[in-house]
Amino acid sequence: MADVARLAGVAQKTVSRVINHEPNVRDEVRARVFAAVEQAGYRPNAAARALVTQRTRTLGVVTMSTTFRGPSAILAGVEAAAREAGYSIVLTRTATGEPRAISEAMDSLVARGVDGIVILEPAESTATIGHETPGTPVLLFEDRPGESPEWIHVGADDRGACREAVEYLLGLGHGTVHHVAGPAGWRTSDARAEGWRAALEGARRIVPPALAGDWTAASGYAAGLALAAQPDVTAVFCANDDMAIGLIHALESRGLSVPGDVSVVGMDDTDVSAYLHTPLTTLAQDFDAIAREGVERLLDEVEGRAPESRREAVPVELRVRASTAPPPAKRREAR
Amino acid sequence: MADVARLAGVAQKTVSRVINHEPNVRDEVRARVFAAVEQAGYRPNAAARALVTQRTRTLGVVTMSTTFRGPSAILAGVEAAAREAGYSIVLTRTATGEPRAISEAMDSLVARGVDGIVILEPAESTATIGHETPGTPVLLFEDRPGESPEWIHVGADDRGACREAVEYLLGLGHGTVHHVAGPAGWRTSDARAEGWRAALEGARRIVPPALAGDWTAASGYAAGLALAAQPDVTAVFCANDDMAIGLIHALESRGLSVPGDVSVVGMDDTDVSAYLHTPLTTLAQDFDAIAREGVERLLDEVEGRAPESRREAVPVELRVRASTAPPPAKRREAR
DNA sequence: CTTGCAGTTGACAGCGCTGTCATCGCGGTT
DNA sequence: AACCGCGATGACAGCGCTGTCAACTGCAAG
Repeated sequence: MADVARLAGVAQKTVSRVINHEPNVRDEVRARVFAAVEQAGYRPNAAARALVTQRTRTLGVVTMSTTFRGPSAILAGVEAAAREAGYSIVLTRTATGEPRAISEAMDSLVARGVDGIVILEPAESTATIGHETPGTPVLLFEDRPGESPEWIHVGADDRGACREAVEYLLGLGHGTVHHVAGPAGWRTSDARAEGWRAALEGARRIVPPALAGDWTAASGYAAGLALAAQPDVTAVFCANDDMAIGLIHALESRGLSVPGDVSVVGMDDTDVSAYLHTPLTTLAQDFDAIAREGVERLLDEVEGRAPESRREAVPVELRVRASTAPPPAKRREAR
Repeated sequence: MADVARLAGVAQKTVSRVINHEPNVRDEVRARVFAAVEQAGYRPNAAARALVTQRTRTLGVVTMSTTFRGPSAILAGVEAAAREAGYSIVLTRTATGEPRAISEAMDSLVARGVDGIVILEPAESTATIGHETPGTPVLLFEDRPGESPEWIHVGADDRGACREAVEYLLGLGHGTVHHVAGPAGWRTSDARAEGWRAALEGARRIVPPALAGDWTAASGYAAGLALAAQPDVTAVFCANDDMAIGLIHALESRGLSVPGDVSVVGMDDTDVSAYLHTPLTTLAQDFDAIAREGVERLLDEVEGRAPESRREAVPVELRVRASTAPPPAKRREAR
């Protein structure tokens, strides 16, 4: 920067002013500085700027997986929203969802000097992390305000949406609905399971035990094998589409038809969900809107603006496709 | 840090030594410093360190999408490998793959002071970007050494693998194989299309025009509709699984069966590929190995080590499942 | 008892930038 | 004519850390 100043025949401070688009610089000087910047191939040093301003214009993201539909879609939205606001993203994955791992990740982000932290896929534990990040606001993508009032919570109404999906199945005439849940302990899994349970209890139906998956098609397949063996199962709600795909495959491999014998509803509307052999009925949420809303609120906090707590519910839409139908008069026996 | 020094009754420099695990500090002093660090709740300031060392221990990643199987799997591997080596990841997405957008992203990463740059999903244009990043090594995930000798290239042998897949289809007895490619101009699309073409030409078969998709199931569906109308089509190789899924759906919706009438091979082995109604024959590559290999080589460069140019080919495996079979005596007409 | 040397510690400068405050013109007021 | 106010500019300090080099220990060797 000193070089540029010399080249332009101005003080270093003036170069700084021009670079940062501060007012009160004559146009002629501004032009001269820009020319010098160009000539010297000057690029401002972010570290030095961060050192003095105590701001890095960087957001830290903590996630556990980048491959599943939900987190990867939200990540994309977060990145876009951040970039538009002039922020960069520092990405940290934690192999496990343990509070310790998350705490460590947050610590390393704070050390990195991020201005805010975003936690995708909150595990149950996030509420209990109770991790202090003095001066660094935290955004959690979950629909329940939870027990950490300091943190910002944004998310679709998983619980309500799932309840609706199950009620739709009940409305079709199914006696009850089984559930393949995500990993126990995760907020998302729990919220979805709660919605399912609420619908069942609201309609005074039997609440069968939920099967626990891990979001993968393989775990859905395993659950499907178990469910195929129970002759009374006619409707299953899966906590995501991948598991629903695995489940359907298991059902079909046991000679059952979907939706002939068993109706299946998934969640998240994967890119391929509409193009399966049996297009999947699923719950679609606008991940991009959720991400943007969250980042906006986080940046309000970061930049000391009044955080408009509009907290408009982000809508979830039930997309009815071919995997659901009224229950059969008599369900086939599994092979 | 000054506070910690005062608390421990040592010089600031000694605290610095302890923090950085430098030798030549008495154990007793070291313990005292650690205690003071704990007591003061001290966290080193990365910006200040970066300012003086000129190193940020940060890698910049440029990508276009985080949702498709390939890039998201590689991203995960890159993050893991980087974290294990003590590096953080700064993520930048570019909406388009234009050279300009990529150049800009790289510029912003350089300004951010990253020690190295990783480009996922290289577009054709990356070779032509010709972007100078003096002092910042660049890693490209592509199998062809390309025209930019300065940059590190790591990738599975897409071309060879695709050739094998097509030869497998030919070996089944198919007269020729059609191809649904990725977006034109991308390295990955091109390499895969080249492999397909090479196999066909090697066997002296007719090379039908390739259909261009955009990696999504929807584009595969569109291609499938077109292919269903051509009665001579009995085998299709898709540049990824999502498009293959869309394609199969289109074929089936036109009354054709897979693999009865048409055999389909995909690529990338998505989480759900083995669990589809017709489990998909596909090409699986070890993304994690590719990512680790790449990061290792990049860090060799970053840290000034001799970059062991072992360049072991990362293997690609053909997973034969139910979507491929010998061609029918007479292919059905599409509805 | 001196000398040398390795191991240990500290003083100080400076990385590249921005915030603060002083300074300098210039035109408009009294 | 003296004054004021404001826009434009610059001098300088200092953000929190590490690299350099000097200084100071104790102990073994001469």
